[in-house]
Amino acid sequence: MSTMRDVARLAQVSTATVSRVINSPDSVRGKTRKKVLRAMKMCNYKYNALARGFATKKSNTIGLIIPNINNPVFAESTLGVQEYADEKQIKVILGNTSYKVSQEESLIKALRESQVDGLIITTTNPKGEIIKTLITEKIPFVLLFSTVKGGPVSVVGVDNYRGGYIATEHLISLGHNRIGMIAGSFSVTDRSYHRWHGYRQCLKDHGIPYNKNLLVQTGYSLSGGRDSIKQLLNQELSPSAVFCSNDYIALGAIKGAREAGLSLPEDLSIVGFDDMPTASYMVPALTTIRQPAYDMGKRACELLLQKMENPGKPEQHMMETKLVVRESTAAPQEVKTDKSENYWTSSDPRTNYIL
Amino acid sequence: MSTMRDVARLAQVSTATVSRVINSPDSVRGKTRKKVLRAMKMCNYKYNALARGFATKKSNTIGLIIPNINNPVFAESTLGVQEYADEKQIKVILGNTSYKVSQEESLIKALRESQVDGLIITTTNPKGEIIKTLITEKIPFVLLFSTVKGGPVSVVGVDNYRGGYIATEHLISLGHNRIGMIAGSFSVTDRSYHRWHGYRQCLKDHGIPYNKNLLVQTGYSLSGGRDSIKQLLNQELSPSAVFCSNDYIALGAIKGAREAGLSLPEDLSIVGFDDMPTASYMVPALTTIRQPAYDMGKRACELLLQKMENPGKPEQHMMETKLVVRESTAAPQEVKTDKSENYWTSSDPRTNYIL
DNA sequence: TTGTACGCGTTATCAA
DNA sequence: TTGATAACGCGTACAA
Repeated sequence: MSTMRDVARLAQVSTATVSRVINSPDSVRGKTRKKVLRAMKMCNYKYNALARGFATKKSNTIGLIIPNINNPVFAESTLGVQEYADEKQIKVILGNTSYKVSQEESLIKALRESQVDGLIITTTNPKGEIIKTLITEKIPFVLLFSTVKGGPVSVVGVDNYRGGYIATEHLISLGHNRIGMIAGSFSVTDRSYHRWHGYRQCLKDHGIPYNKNLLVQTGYSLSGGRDSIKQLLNQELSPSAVFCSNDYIALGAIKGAREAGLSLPEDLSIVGFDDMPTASYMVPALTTIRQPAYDMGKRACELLLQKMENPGKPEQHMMETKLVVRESTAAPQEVKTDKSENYWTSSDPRTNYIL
Repeated sequence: MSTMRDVARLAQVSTATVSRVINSPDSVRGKTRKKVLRAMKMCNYKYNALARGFATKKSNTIGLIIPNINNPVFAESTLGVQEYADEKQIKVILGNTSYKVSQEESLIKALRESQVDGLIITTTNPKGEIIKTLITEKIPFVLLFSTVKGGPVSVVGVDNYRGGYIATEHLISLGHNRIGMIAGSFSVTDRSYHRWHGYRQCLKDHGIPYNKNLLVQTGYSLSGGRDSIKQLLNQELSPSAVFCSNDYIALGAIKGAREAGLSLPEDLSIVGFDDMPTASYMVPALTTIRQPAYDMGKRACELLLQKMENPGKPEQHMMETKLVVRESTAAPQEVKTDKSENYWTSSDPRTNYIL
């Protein structure tokens, strides 16, 4: 592999000149530039970005940490990061934590050793030591899908509380009053915790008593949603509507409900969160709270790059969420056909459904 | 940021010794090791993997190139690569080509400049110049989801031809004889081309004449599938079953068929290819040809790492595909109710369906 | 077991 | 506009 020195020798110039034709071609006379260019061809010269990084102390690489690439929202945000980084000639190293804090820690460590210029983290643990360390050591980073609103960190996120609120409100406006929630485990990330808070407050604001049996926490997976809905349906008084803390879980929940013999949305309304790319392709098409994952990824990357060259104050970018009503939600059957009997205490066989 | 020199000075040893406690702790006496370790803590020493890479000419980084991270198969294979790499302390830089050859080229160039130790490429263009260059320049790489079986390249793939064949055979065994195909554009990747070949041969082997109007090529996207199915259904003689060249397209096709008023699988059977993680969660659950994407990614990474330290001969790993029958395929209605009239020339209004 | 000294490929500083 | 040369942080002979 030939180096600048080889090129320099061949072109009878100094390595400095070779470096110049690469980095600031205009600063070198046309004639010498051509000579150098020709020499580069001749010895099949390949630029070594690693050596450059070593010399400049900039790797032109950022680290991107996500919990689970299989969840389409994260795939989407990753694409947003990627494409922006690409535009700016920045490479991105991807790390998948599987929602494990220890994995997140060791990834960050490895990434830092690799001298990434910055980090975009969809963290599982915003209050953890690692994040604090990043701050005190002045590593440029931004938290993506973050729940923190203030403080000394740069952030791209949405108002999860509000999202949970409007999801629930939608269900209530449809006439539901027995509304369950399937939430990704609160101990794993607090995104779902905030959404749950919105859900709970909304119930309260509408005079619907909160029933803790209607909440089930689960893993951030398809099967998590599927198992959880069955658990919910298995109760004596099962919900007529369920808010799932993300679309991925909702997809599982819909499957589970179907397996339980329900037809959606007649028997059960489901609302998700995220609006992942396939949400409108689901059956029924998923009513959900949209967060612009691609743009959020893009924005996070933009913010990071800007921070990298000019630290400045932390910025919080809160993006808009909005309710997207599709086919997975409808008025509860009982509201329409309601006579004197209360659905929830009725002898409707479905309420006693056994798997 | 403190360096080895700082640590060495503090511990009153040489930098070589510091290097040793990091890379081969056993080769240094326990006492000095402790001294060094303590010094490292004291000055908050951070190892610089980039400098190491520069010195050793190994970056411990590989490049992973995929066409579209939003397609769940590629997310899944990416996870396989990731987790294996992680285990071996290798970082992976991700690149997304959006099925554009030019993008693939420039990514490979950038990755090489970054001195990645190897490349895993789900290529859009296996016969392109780039691949040849990689070979002649002895860059370790492996083609993932490859269609090439022999030759001088290492490969992890499946028999796409056979996959297409058994998908079609399944449909035929169900009683279908008017079988369409929605294929990702042949000019974009030849994976779908090979699958189409299997489809075509299977028809032939079963005495079903090939009808070119029953093939539509489209983009590798949800909307591609959705639009294409409508195009197919719009024809005078529309198919009773459709083989989609991947699940992602199939998801779109199912949506489109539904919008066209069909109910699946009664009115239309769909079979996909991939068995992406959500395939069994679709409605109807997708009948498909399974390829073990996670294992393929893992295998590709394993193969690459092995190649990196011992070039040797190229290896081709062909993984097993298998038909997974779920709910999206069924016998055609007409076969059961068939009287004297031929369905395909019948006046069934559906055949004249207009969007 | 430990230290010395050089090299890796590039950038950056200073001088010409 | 160009050249000479000293970094950059680490590995690694080779010597001690």
